[in-house]
Amino acid sequence: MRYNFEEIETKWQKKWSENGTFSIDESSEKPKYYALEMFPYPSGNLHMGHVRNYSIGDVVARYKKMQGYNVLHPMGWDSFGLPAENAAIQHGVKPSDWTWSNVDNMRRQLKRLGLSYDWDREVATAKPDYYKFTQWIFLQLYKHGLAYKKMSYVNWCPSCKTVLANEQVVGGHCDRCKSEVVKKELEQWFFKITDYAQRLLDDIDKLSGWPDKVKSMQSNWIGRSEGAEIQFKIDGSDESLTVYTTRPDTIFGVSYMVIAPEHPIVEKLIAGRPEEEKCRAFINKVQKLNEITRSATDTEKEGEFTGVYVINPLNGEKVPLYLANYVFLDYGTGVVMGVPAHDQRDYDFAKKYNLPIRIVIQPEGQNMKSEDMTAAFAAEGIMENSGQFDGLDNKEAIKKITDYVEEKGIGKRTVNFRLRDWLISRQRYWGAPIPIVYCDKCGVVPVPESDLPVMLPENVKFTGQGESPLKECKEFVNTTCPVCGGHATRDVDTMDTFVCSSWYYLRYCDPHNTELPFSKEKTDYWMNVDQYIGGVEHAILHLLYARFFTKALHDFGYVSCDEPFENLLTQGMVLKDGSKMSKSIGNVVSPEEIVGKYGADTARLFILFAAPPERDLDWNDSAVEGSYKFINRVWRAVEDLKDYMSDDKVDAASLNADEKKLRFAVHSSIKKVTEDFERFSFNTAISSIMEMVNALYLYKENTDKASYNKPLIGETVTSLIILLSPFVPHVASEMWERIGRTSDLTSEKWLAYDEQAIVVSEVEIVVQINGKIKDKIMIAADASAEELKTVALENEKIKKLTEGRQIVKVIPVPNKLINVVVK
RNA sequence: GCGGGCGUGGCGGAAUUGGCAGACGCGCCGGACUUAGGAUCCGGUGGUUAUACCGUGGGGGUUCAAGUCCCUUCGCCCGCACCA
Repeated sequence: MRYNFEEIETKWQKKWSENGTFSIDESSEKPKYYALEMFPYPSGNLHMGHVRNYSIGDVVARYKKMQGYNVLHPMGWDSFGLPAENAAIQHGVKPSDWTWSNVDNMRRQLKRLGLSYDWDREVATAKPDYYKFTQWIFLQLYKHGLAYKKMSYVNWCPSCKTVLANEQVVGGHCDRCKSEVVKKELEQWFFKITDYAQRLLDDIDKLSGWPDKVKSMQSNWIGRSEGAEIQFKIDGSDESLTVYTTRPDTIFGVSYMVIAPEHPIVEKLIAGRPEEEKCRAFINKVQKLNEITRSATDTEKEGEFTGVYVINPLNGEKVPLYLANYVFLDYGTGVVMGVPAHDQRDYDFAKKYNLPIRIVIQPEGQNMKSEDMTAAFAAEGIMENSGQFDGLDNKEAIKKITDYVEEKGIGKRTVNFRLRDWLISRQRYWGAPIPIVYCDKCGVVPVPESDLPVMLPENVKFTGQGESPLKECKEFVNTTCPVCGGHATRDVDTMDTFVCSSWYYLRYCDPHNTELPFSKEKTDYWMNVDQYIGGVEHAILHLLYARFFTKALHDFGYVSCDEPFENLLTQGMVLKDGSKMSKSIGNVVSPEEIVGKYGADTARLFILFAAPPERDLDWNDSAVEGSYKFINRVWRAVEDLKDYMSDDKVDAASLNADEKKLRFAVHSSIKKVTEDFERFSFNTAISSIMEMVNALYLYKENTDKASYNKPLIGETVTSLIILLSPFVPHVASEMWERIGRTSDLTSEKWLAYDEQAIVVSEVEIVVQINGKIKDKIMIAADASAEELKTVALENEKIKKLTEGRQIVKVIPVPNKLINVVVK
């Protein structure tokens, strides 16, 4: 006998929707719980990664609801983005049509999984009622000086024909289309996330509910480094160059200086010198190098002498200034001191150009000679050749030399971050337009809030050629200046989609607000997100941007919280045959196929049972079958027993041995499942329910129908259905109905276990000699340590094995074991 | 190079606080039922030269006791990386 999943699942999905089972009542007295899964990009179809993500979230939301929380569990669409536009170019469909039909399809697929969303709160970032407020937030950032425009060398993807954020460049390639990224000088909008670098770093400590991995990735990305800026006078000039170094202790070992070829001062320095021509050739050569080669560790260090010398402020030495391909303009000051003895890069460079190598830090107790060196010595040691600082521990010297430099006014302590400002302009159509106009008279003018949204025009052409299609749309571009009423043009760029997704969790709190992105009252009630769930691929990008937005909005006074996500769960990937499901490998298992074959409950159960959520999960067809069989096994048991149930209280005192065993299994399982929910250990929760079902079958096997204990069966079956309900809500609801319950299972109270039911009178004790198991004995559960000892020493086996040996000590561990130590 | 993680049967995994390694499931083997079984129910299943011994990547240590703690080493995965 098998249950009809198709019929049952459709039936309950319809009921939940008609009854508004998952609609939220904000006036509820219950404590709130905000369960959130990362919203999907509407690419067309759900994949298994989505099923996993949303199954985990759904189980959490349903469990919390049954525990008595007022649960916010929303869903929406990260619906702006490049694929929509590519579809327009390739197939001539409008990006909006493509997007909304994908949304419709994926919404249907999500509903088919029976997820407990409040669909009345659905948001879509590409809808004017949403992007109106993305633009509003842009204006707030602009007002507070956190949005600014500047000319800069930016990452440009020639294939996507747009600039990319640093975070979207992976190994020198476009994160999306994998094309090689080139540098291009453009005027672009930036968000000043660097203003928040220190706070974003410090507050990582507050994120106790986040995985260490994500925290360390963010902290590496922010990349704080402490050091000093020190000025070196240019020989024969009043000007000086400022270097950034984390190793001021090596300053007496400086034998040359290097500067980034793009550095603005280079032009002036080399003008008119005999070296000018060679330098220009070198600059050209470096600029032609692509980003990957330029920044690869194994690229040979090359340079060109500028003809300029600088003076070491500590020892007055004159050292040559080189242009070099391994120095970057956008980190530190773009000028670096060359210390070949104590930095591997400088060592390689010095070897190539025959520059002196002077040791200034000696490994303790050694007398290393520079002629003998084969690599730089970068470790700690004792200072030498460093004038007044000789003999100091080099760590101490860092402090002393920096103090000295600060006293003399030739430098200062500084902190550098690897984090760059967030470039948000995209030369693309399908995004939120940047709410800025350029007036012939007034210059850069923000669009007044009352004029929002700046609507994305529909009548544009997609050729795939040239720049943004918005640029060609005259009705969009030409406008009037909100200040003087004169002619003005709109900014034709749109915002990075990560801007849209940086605040959607706030919108869910108040999704229908037409005046503001959200009211403070609503976010005060719902925020923070209690549990956020999504892929680890967002560990840096999305999660850092969202933290930044929350902090900025907090500072502007719009939200009270300054971190958005209390707890974070990063789920693993879904693999097939050891590799990520992908069309090119041909190992994709489609959710629709699985749901069609086994139903949504089986898909959910398998995906939660096969691996812990944070680990990668290898798809296994026969194990899916196994999950399906398990549901059927439960179904058959309930069908068999539903006429032998009673609601009467179990009379615990009069249970026979088999009944006690069953009741023990039921209550241990309630305990275990509840504990496992708290640590997201769904796989072990399910295995514990399986044990309970096995115990039920054993009871059936050993008991005549006529002797069934009806109250016990009643308790067992109702508990089983409740425990299973977060995982397999449809079939659980159906069974609930078939055992005659009329209440709504999804709001049934979660179970508490009976302490007495899991108390055992006798326990099995392991008896060890020197830690090796020799025997197992049954003993009263409340036996004292002394009793344990006595019983163990009187044990026949132990007596025999310890005969003629000296018993050194006996270690009793109540309820567990007893270890006899012999010599 | 820096940072994070992982390594347990044929496979997915369990062991939460140092206390019986391998729960639960897949697969496989056997039994029952059956015209039949790829259904269902029941049982078995780490290895071996098997009353015992060996087993959580390898080596060492701490401990009465180690998958778990410490040191060391190997392998794999992820993130960052000529960042001064």
